[in-house]
Amino acid sequence: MPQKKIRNMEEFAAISGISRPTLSKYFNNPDSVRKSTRQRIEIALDQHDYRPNVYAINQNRQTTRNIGIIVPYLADPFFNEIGRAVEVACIEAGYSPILLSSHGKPDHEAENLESLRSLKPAGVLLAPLGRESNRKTIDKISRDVPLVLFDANIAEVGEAFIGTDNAQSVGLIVEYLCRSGEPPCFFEMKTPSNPNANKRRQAYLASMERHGFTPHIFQAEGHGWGFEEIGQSQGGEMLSRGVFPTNTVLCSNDRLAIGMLSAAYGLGIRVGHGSGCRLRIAGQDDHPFSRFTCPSLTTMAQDYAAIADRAASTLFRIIETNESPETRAETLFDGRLVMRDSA
Amino acid sequence: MPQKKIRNMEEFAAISGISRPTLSKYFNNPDSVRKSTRQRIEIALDQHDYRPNVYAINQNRQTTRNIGIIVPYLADPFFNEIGRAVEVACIEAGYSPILLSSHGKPDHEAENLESLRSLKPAGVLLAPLGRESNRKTIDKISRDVPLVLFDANIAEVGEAFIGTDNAQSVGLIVEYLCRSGEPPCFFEMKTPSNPNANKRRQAYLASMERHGFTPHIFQAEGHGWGFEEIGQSQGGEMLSRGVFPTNTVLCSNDRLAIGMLSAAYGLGIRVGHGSGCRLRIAGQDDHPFSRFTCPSLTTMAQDYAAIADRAASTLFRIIETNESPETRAETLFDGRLVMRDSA
DNA sequence: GGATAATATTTACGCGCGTAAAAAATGAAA
DNA sequence: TTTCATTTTTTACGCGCGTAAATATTATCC
Repeated sequence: MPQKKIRNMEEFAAISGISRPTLSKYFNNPDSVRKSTRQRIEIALDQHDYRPNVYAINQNRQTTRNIGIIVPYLADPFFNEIGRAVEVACIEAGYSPILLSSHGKPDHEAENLESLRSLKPAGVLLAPLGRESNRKTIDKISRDVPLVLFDANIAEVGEAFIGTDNAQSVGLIVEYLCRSGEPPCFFEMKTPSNPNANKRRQAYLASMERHGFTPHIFQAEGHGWGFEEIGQSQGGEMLSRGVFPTNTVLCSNDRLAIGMLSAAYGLGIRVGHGSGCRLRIAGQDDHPFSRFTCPSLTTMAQDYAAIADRAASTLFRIIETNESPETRAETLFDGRLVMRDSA
Repeated sequence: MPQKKIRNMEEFAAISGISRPTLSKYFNNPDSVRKSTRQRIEIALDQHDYRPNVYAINQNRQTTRNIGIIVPYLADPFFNEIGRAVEVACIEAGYSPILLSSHGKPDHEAENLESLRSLKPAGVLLAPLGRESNRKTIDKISRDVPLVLFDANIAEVGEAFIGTDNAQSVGLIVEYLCRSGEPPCFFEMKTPSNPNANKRRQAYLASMERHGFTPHIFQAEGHGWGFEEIGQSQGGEMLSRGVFPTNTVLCSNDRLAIGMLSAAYGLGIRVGHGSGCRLRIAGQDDHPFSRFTCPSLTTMAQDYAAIADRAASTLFRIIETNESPETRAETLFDGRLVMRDSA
């Protein structure tokens, strides 16, 4: 148990009998001191529970070991999971992640980037809001520190991009839906802020053409991040008006699908791939709640573990070699078909 | 546009023609300098976009303006919302919130508290994991800085507690269920980590006794934070075995209810309060997804805006007056009945 | 045991800013 | 204009640690 409060490294040096510069080396990298010294330090350490002052440490270092992570909307379980995965990757590599949410608003994204700048991070991992992102602010931080984008791409911004191959992902589920029943209609937001939405629409069109079917796109009004609400109200209205020419609807993302499933239930429309079902609904992303919808949702799972790991390791390489790749690499991972009950 | 990079306050003083101590005062509190000076500074400020070095600032201040916020599980939309509300309250009061998640693990909670300690926060707002929380670590930070608990109470820990009145909340929904149909059974985890769960069970028992009904408690095995999964598997098994003596089940929280609704759907059991429905299911917390379950979930809404505001303002008062209240106050807000389709 | 390499200690400076004290400048009121 | 209070400037020190250079101490190997 601690006898008395240790105020700084000087005092800890006196008590432990190790010189301050050696202690400083140890705290920077425990392996940089001899094993016997390390053990002496660690014994003293858990006798007196001293911790170096973070602020004093970072004041002198030109570059900290902080990594800024920004996701568009942390309340969305999908971004929560991917943000968390990135966080873990940073910790495992010995960095200090700082996970921030833009709460769906460009202003917040800009604010987050600004406050990150003053924390002098070694690098930033950004899942941008997309279309509405403030390019200037992003460029500004990009000049200061290495920046890697994930989830949503913005042309020529940052040193690299890591995400899901929307063409493959949408292509695969369209193929599955066509083979297992009627070809799908496509349900999406009219003005999506996320650039993935546009890629998905294009992938749907291309895929339907490839299979020789006529595409049908239906767009919901509204903006913001209340996708379930929008899927429920507008998707429900479309269902009750009977606008879909086939019995299958592919939603641009799971949250829209969750809303539409809820609406279908309310209308007494039986959803599923079995006989006696009038409607099939599928999604994209494998949202954590898609397992528990009624019926459970057939969807494409993003490999967010791979995305998170690759994004983090790409950033670490840039930081540690201190050189950006000559060409901006765009890495796309395949989605995986998750067949559940809804389609 | 910035002509040249300003490295420190000294250089900014030279360029702006204001002395460094005056600038220092300004950055601490813009109102502490004369209006004309303030304007001169602000003009220079947006010409040169200089920002003081956070690390150098906090090194000298004995107490920062950081507020640590720790919630048990940020991926749970309920905690995400309440955490966010607390965050906003801090920003509005001029503090810098740092929102951390314990990811459901006591180790993480302890780690978060430790790393907060080294950030020398002005105060900490903690929604503890509960039973499994590491008392020692919590006590340790409590000696350093003011600590206010919210959501889940731990006896005699921290300067105050703010949460929901489980007795009122459960009492009200039990009364509603009794008046509108058969009296409810109670479905919960066998070994809940959250102390609210115990309060809710007791409230259920007391309430059933008050109405002269026999209570029936059913407990699910399992631990961790996968409540939907547990509700689906074990709740589903109970449904198929027909163990519930009445047609109404009150779940200890919405996430269990969401799982059970999913199981009921799978079993072809029609849930709802209307005729033709064999089962009623109700929850607690008004989880953001409860609006979109099939059928939508009848539940008790916590007033998390009030909880967040009160928790934050309580902490601010302690920080600003620099004195803890003589008695540890426990503030409980009422829950609100949300009647939807499931019960 | 001696030579050599690896590691630790001593000494000293600087980072960017908070802050105190004394002197100077400014503003408002008489 | 004088007077006095308020604000700003000047000067100077210290915070806790990174880090460099010179020196002293170890460990390793023949």
